[in-house]
Amino acid sequence: MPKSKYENIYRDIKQKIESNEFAYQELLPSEHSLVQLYSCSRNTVRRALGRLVTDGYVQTIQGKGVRNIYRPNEQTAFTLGEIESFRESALRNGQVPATRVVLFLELTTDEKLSRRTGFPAGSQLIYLQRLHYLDGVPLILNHNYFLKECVPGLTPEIASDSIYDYLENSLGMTIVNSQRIMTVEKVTEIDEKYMKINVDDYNCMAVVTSFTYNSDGIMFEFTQSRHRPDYFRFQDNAVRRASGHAPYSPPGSPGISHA
Amino acid sequence: MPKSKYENIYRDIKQKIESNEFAYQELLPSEHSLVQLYSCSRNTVRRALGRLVTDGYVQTIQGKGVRNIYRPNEQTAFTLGEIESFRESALRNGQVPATRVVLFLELTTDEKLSRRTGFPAGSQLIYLQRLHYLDGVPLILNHNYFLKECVPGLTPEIASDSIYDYLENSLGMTIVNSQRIMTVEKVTEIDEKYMKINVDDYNCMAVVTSFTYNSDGIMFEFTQSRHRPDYFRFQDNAVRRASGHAPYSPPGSPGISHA
DNA sequence: GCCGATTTGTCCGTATGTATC
DNA sequence: CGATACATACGGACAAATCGG
Repeated sequence: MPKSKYENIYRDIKQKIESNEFAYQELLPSEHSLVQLYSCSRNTVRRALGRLVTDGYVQTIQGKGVRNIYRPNEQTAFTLGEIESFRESALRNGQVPATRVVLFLELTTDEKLSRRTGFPAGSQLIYLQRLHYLDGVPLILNHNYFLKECVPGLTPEIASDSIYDYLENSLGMTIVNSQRIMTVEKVTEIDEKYMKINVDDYNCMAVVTSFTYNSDGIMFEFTQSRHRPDYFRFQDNAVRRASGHAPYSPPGSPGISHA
Repeated sequence: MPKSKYENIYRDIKQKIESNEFAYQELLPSEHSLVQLYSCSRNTVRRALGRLVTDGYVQTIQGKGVRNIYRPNEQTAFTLGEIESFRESALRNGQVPATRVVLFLELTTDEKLSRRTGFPAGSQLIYLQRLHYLDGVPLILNHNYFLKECVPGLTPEIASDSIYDYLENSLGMTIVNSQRIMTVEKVTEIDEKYMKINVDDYNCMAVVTSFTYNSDGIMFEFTQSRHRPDYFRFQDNAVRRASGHAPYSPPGSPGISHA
């Protein structure tokens, strides 16, 4: 599968940056040069560069050029750049991911659950609790609510493997986007039980709440992921839009930090 | 200042969506119609729509159209859509933001600080501690480290107002991007002292660590923002890229949640 | 199932504006 | 000032997905 042209260029430049083909702070070849290198139009090069900007790999400065600001992991305590999943992180570090389904049941949305999840009251759901391990240590407890009509044939066996692979590859669903909210909440008894949290140590969890949509525009999933705080990390790159009350949040976000 | 054409279109459509000119789940006018409506090229319309996609306002589905998936605040417990800063949130709710500078000093980067911040050892810094209030309640304690040569003339008075306004409007600096990492950490004595945290209630803080760059490619700021956990919220919209090992992290991120 | 109309996705070439040096 | 580089905008072409007849 040859992918699209701009995506190939994006990957190629990204790979070159990661393999230190350009020094930190160095300017990349100009767009004009890249057009010749890849035998494509300037638009196509610019799409690729745009992705690298949002990934935090490069900066573009009008009149100057495109600067490499990628730091490899060894040089900082943190993994900068694009969002990295625990799974990717696990594989990179040679760790072993695993999933255990601790609850699997059907239920009907009542008023209270409807307000919390956004599903209409009365809709049929599949409710799962799943525990995710890394190297045998339980790190994340997921509360997944799926719209039943969207996930026919879902079983605990599938859920212990990969639900998304099943939805995309077996059911042919197209997942489009996911709205996520990160908060910090008190440890619950369920957290304590499954993740063996010592409340004297940490009495909070990092919680990611997400609403996920498919290509029919249906919000088919509501999930609350409860992460052990000592292993939780979320990365982001914010690009400053050329002034104006843009959706930019100053560092230390949310933005009051510099207000 | 008339802004760019695509940005005006972006704002206009966004405003129409927010004012319920399109029903939830409804398809927007086709790109062709928008071209005629705004008297512009299709590229320009598509740039505006692209921003709305990353904001989580709409989905685009090839062969079908562009669907409105924006939910106004009243209908969900959460504020969905683009990242909203505490300041914006404060103003929207009629709250009063304020900042107090509790520490302002110069220091030289030693080896330990260099490893933590990424500043070269020996560089001169301005170190600030600033407390941010909302309606008189201290919510965020910021530890700001600025490269001294990049912020000449910075005073505690300026820092209690807005450092970014000073850098951009008085010093003419152009801020380009900021790499951020969110974690959860134990409450420190300083947190307890300034934010009056009751450790029996919460013994953790939400921490946002950020590295901010200007248009010279210089990382001029390192900041650690420590947020009261009960007020912390961070929002995000993740777009699924058409298969391939994309920088997409399934909901409940980091991505192991569905692995 | 096929076909054609509609709609979004990708790509191209060109022109002009603006910032840097 | 001129040369270079990125930013914006236009118009056109074809591919790919969706939907209705």
